[in-house]
Amino acid sequence: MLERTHLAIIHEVHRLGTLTAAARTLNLSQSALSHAIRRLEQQAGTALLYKHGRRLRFTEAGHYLCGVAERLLAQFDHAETILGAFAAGRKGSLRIGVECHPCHRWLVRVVSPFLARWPEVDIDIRREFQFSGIAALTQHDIDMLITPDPLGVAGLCFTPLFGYEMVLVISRSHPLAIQKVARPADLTDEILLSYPVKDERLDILSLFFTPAQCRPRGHKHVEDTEILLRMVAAGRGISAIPDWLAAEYLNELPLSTLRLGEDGLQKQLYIGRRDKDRPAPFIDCFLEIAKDTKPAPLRAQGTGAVPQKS
Amino acid sequence: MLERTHLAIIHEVHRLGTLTAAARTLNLSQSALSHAIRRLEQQAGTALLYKHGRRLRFTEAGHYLCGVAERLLAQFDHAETILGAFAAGRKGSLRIGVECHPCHRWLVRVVSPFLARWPEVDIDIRREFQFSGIAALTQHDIDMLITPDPLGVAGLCFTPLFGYEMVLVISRSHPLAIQKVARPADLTDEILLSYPVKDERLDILSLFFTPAQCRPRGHKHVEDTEILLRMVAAGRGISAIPDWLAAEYLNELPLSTLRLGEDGLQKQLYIGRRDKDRPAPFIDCFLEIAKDTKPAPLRAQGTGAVPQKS
DNA sequence: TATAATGATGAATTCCTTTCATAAAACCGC
DNA sequence: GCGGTTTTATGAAAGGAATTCATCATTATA
Repeated sequence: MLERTHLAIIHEVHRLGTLTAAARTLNLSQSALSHAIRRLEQQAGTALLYKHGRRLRFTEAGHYLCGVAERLLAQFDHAETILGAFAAGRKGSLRIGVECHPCHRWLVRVVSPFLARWPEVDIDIRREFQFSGIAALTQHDIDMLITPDPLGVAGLCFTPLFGYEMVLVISRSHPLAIQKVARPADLTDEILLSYPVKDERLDILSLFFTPAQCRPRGHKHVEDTEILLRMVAAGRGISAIPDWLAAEYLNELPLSTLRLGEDGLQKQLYIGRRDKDRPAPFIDCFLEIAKDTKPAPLRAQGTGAVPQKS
Repeated sequence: MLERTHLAIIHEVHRLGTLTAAARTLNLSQSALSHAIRRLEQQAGTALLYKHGRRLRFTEAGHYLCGVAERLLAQFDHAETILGAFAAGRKGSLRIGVECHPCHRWLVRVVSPFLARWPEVDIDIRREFQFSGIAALTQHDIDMLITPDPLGVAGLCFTPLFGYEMVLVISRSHPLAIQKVARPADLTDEILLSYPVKDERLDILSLFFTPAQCRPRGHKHVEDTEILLRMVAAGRGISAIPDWLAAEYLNELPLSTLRLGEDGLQKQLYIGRRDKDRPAPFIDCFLEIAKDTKPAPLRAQGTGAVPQKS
């Protein structure tokens, strides 16, 4: 069976020309190489080297093997380097699940500095899950989950990132824009625009409309935040988004924000992980950056929403 | 030190899922594998497997090594095959990649005389590549590449074989069959039939439709040339194939060919090799035969396509 | 809860590699 | 041509690493 050591021997003999010299660099005796080559030749059934004077020359098969050696040894070396990077915690991959559509914008602000600091770590961001983000996490489909809805599942731990408030966004020319607070009954004639997510995962439905036993007149799914808000600005519907996300668009688009109910719809973003994951420096670093990256809260502007402390 | 046996163990454990099963196929005891992996992990300084229930799962590093194993083991196997060929007095082997689906028919005309002349050379033809044919060539997965799209990559050289023209084939009863030239706009209501290849590698899309900023109405993949052309003849769609390939079918099937655009879609077939491959007489011979084997060009027949000089 | 399946572990053993000692061959200078 | 030097080849002995055996611990299954 052809082994790495055989390749190393062949390669060194080729490089240095003599068994003796190759033996020195390989920290073996000349005899060891001679035996090894002999064994290999017997197994392969073909000569690899032959004596020419008192030096060695490669046969056709030997030359071929020499080329193989050069390529494969390089690959072995490379693999060991990478393995070393894994051992040192420099290399790895981080599959991040995001269960909060609008958080994507915040996430890129976390990921950018992280990528700069850990060039050997692959980042993979997933937004769709077969079942739930939690399930994906427990099943090792992802390594981290960004979610506003932590669940007390054994084996998982959630770290709070920052609090925020879901606010209603409406066109600035909407009659309701003069109010500070919206009540469910005010909105039964509106079209709700939301990200394409199951109804039960939309807080404005489950925590605002449903408790008041009413619904908006219609409900449409929009993929993209920019498009969604432009539709709102154009009076084509209303939507509920985090305050800090609204803040980014208030200057650009004719939008107004209203508090959802008297107390507002308070949320908290968490980052979830598996308890017993092997600790890796780059994971701690990611958490670190994530905790330090707070979105700018919404300045009081036509809405009574109070900026949440993080 | 990472050895071939380690790779084999990792690979089998990955394939079969358990140490016990892997031990069986490797003719070793379960204990041997357990010890071997343990040693490797200690040397590498990082875990490769961890227990999940009573089975094993791969760590990040383990997964990486798994990929390495797959690639390297294949290369070891191949090297041993070649070595065996040397031992058996055979001259070698030739792994030919074909990046041009319709060329297969031409290739058999090259291979047949070659096999007759070099009974001791093994030929292996590959049509699918993990990345690209060029990558397969540089990585020594194949020894020659037949492609219409040579790339100026260092270490590779391409020899032109013959020029040809991609022509549109349509059913003879198709309204367009009276024309000599097809323009993109004529075909926006058609279903394009093509080999199962990525869109960007289909010349009729990248060089004909896309520049004109239009597309056929539909696009379906068909594996087999014969079936593809029968579907075209039955009016189920249109396709683009080399003129010489069309020529072979014009008598058998009710097909018409049209030039693609005013100038036609001119192509050239190349054979690519690594610069510094050891010269072998059978390789030169293969090139020789390939250069001498020109497909019969399309006779002017309802199309303005001018036979290309080779 | 008993049973089967699987992985981990330490000690003993086996087998393969390596070394040692030496021979044989080839080159070098004289 | 002949010692001196360099290099490879070889058989026997030594050494060491990989493997096995026996056994335990854990987990899934009926």
